Amino acid sequence: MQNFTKYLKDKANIGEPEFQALIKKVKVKHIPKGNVLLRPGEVCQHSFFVENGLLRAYTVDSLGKEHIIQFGSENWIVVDRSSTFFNEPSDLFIDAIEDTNVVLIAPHFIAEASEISTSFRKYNEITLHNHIRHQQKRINLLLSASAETRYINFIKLYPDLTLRVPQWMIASYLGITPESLSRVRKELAKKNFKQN
Amino acid sequence: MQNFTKYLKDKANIGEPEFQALIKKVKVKHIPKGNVLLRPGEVCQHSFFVENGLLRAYTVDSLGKEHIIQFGSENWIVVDRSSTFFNEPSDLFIDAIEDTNVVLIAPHFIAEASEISTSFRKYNEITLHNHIRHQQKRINLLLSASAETRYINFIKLYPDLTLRVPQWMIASYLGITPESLSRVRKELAKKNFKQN
DNA sequence: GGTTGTTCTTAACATACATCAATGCACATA
DNA sequence: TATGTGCATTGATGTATGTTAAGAACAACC
Repeated sequence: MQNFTKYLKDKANIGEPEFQALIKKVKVKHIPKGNVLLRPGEVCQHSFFVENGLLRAYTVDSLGKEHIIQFGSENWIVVDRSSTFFNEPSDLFIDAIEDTNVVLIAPHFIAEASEISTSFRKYNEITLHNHIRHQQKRINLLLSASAETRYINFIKLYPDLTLRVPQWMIASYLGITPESLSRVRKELAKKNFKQN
Repeated sequence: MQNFTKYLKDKANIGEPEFQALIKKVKVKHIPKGNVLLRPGEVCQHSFFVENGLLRAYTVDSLGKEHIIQFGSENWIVVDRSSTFFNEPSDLFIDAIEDTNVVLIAPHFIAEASEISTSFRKYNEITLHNHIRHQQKRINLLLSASAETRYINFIKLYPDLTLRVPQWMIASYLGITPESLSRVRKELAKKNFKQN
């Protein structure tokens, strides 16, 4: 749990004894590729800090189609915040796209860390606002931009994911079919668009 | 400012002297229909509590088309949270759809109220999480649902707004053209869909 | 009280994206 | 080596939604 350790030291900015007390309370769990961490109907009991590997959160609609809400790679936290916070059943699946090690963070961990460390509490607030900002941008793109524009934006935002995530999942994140994404890419290649 | 008074008393749950101290710090402002409260490039300096009337927050894309991010009627707060929190220029316009009275809430007001009142601080956290939950549902709808489904959902969620907001703005909120919304409504009428 | 602007509707036509089906490819595994 | 399975691509076709343009109903304003 190197990454989580670094994360906690950076964000909480506390002394060694407090750190040791906190770190004791989290568990690491290995999630083999394809395994599911959360299903619709369940209450999301933990935040999943991705130590290494790759998670996704998604819904499945009445026709059985998947719609990806979020990816999470190293150092990201994946969680259904509203389910956790309001203690209500989630709409989401969360599963592993790659073999993944996650650090399980329980809500009381966050509460305690916020007690101990002003800096951690502030960081938490920042995270919430980042989340809101990010979602708002995504809504705006979905309202206003073509599939091509949304894809280009995705590449810029997540160059690493573009390589690691299967194309059909990127399509799902963008709200289009895999076939459409394939065509978008073909067009971009024609126009001599470069990924970097 | 009846509505705001009630709001603050409900949420903060504090004694009369504290209440008086707080309430002194906000100002009411009348915004005639069509007037603009925030423009892209400006930092959003206040949260706007809608005492009465109706606000909207929206972006304008490179083709000059508007995309509505949020409506806010009585007792709602309209604000570009990320602009306010991160002190960065907003992407949004906020203006008045009807003659509106807003209560201007400065960030330090929220900070002070949170100091004084645990209950207010908790309420603020709830609000943030509500915001995230709402945005996530909207993203999911935009990814997965047809224009018709999104419109039906809008009616259920905001029956009051459906009557007060011009149709072309609802279309903009849904991410379709006014013409398309008109057709969707015609179809629904054919199918004998009732608004209630 | 006419004039002007705004909203909504309708129709004809255009287009982005979806669907369906087939193929090829890479990679795993028997 | 054979054989399967998942993923990406491509083509033919379908459909939801966009575009353009016009007119009607209505409100707003001199």
